[in-house]
Amino acid sequence: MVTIKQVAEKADVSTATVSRVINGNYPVSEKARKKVVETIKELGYRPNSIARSLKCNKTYMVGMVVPDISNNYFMDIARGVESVISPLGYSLIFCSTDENTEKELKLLNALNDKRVDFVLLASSTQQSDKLKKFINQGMNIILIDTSIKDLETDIVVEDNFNATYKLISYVIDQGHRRIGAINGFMGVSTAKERYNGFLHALEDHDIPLEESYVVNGYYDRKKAYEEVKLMLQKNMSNLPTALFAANNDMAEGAMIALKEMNLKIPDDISLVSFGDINIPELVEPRLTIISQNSVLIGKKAGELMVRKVVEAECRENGISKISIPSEIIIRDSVKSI
Amino acid sequence: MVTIKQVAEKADVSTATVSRVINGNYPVSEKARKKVVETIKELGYRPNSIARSLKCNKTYMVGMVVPDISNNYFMDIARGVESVISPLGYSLIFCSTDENTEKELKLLNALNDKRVDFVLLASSTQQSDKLKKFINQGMNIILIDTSIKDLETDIVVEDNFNATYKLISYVIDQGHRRIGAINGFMGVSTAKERYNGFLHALEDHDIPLEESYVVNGYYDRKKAYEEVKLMLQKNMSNLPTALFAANNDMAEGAMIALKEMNLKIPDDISLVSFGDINIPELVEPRLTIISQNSVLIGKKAGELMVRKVVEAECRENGISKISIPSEIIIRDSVKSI
DNA sequence: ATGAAAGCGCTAACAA
DNA sequence: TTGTTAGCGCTTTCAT
Repeated sequence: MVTIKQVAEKADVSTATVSRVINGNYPVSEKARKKVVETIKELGYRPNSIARSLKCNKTYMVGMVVPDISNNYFMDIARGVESVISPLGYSLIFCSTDENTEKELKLLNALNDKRVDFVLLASSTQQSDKLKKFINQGMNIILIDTSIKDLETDIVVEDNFNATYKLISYVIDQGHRRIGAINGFMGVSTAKERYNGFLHALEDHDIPLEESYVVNGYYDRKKAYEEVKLMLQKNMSNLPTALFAANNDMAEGAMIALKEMNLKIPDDISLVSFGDINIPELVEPRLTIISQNSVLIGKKAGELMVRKVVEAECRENGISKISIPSEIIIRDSVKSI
Repeated sequence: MVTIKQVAEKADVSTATVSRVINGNYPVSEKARKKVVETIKELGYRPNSIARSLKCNKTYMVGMVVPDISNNYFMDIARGVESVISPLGYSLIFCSTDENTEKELKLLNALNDKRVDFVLLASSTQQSDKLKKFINQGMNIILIDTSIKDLETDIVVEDNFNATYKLISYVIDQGHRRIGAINGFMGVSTAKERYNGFLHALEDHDIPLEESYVVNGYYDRKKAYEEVKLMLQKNMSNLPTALFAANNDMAEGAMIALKEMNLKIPDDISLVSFGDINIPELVEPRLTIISQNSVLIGKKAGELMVRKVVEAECRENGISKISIPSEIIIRDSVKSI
């Protein structure tokens, strides 16, 4: 690999001058500039970003840590992030914790060692003390999707409570009174908030909660599939008329379970979901859902990052909390009774 | 951030000793070791991998460049890669070119600047000369999915030709004679090989090629959707009885088109695909496909990498070509006529 | 077994 | 406008 020194020698200038023409941050005579540019091209020189990072304390890398790399929701967020940071020269390191606290901590450590400029974290733990440690060490953590109790840091989230409240209210308005819920992993804020929205909607409409209709799918498709199947089998004599899935993956799991049990949506059971499934165009019936605008979440997180770097230069600072709106999309999976 | 120097001072040893206990590659007295370990814990010291990388010429980062980050096929490959390299301390930088040659080159440059140890490249160009330049600069490129003419480098691919040949032969065996193809971007090897398999299957069974049944979907779902729709409209009076989609995305596009035109699979038109669609469990009918084993491709690419680092230490070297087998999964989307 | 010191490739303060 | 040089945090050779 050719270094700045070799360029300097061949162009007959100092390394400082070469550095100056590369970065264009200090005046260089036109003559020297030309010569250097030529030599760089000739030698095929490319600056070593490792060396640069070491010197400047800036890596132009951002780590993104999510619980499930295969969920399109997080993929879309990643694309949103990429779309704003990539033009600015940042690269994204994309990591999955598989909902595993230990792995999450390990990844955070690795990213810390790599001195990434930012970490976008969709945490699946509530370990605020460990995360605080990272922040105190100077790590720039931006929370996405999930909030963490007692942790004061920048965050981009959705309004889980209100969106769910509205969705369940709609279901109730359609005449449903026996409504079940497929919860996400209740250790994280989104699952709790969504379930709270669910509960409050029932309560405000004077509908009793039937606990045997509530299962925990841990945000996992297979788990949701199994739990829903079990729950329905147990309640065969008095089935719920509607089900709420707390995310897209679990909605898919539920649909598979219903299909296997020959329960038709929405004729036998209605189903609504927080977040859309894959290829909604091809799956019958079209699901009534909360649309999450995941790309926007990513974009906002990206913009937050770039704002942070500007602010850092101005020695300002403050904590932002951005809430992304989500809307209900009414399709065909809820029966009016 | 605490540095090795601070640890050394506090532990009353030299930085060399601290480095030695961290890396465990040189003898250190038990007493010193203990003291250092303690101090590291006390100070919460973590080695700076940037500095380490600069010194050792090794970043423990691998770049993965694919044409479409949202296609599950590439995501699965990425997961395969991750599963083998992550335990070894490597991180994956995952980038999408959106099938854009210019962007591909830009990304390759960025990864080169970052001095990633390896690049896994699913190229959407055939620019062997440009890629050669990278390789000559010392970049470790491993091709995945797509081969590139005149480029001698390690590669992990599928047997596109034979798999397609078998799949189309099966369709023909079911009695079909008017068979259409939805091709991928013909600039890349996979698209060409798959189409060749398609053509040879027809030829060997004495079936004429009906050119008006062949469209180019450029491996893009929307494009495939549009082209299929157009093609069917044009051939309304003499529809093909079967269609072959060269990848999963385009199969989805075709299904949407067929659905909109009220053509039932397989009653009106049969459909087969190279690679499986999303949530096959929920889409009717279940598609007959070539199953790609994408996670395995990733794993093999990962293993190839680790073998390379071992070989590099032994100063051996050679080029590997790994071909991943794929199998036909017969489901319900081909009518027997 | 340990420490001093050079140096990885770069940037920037300082001097000229 | 330019060159010299220190130093970013680490590893490793060489000397002890």
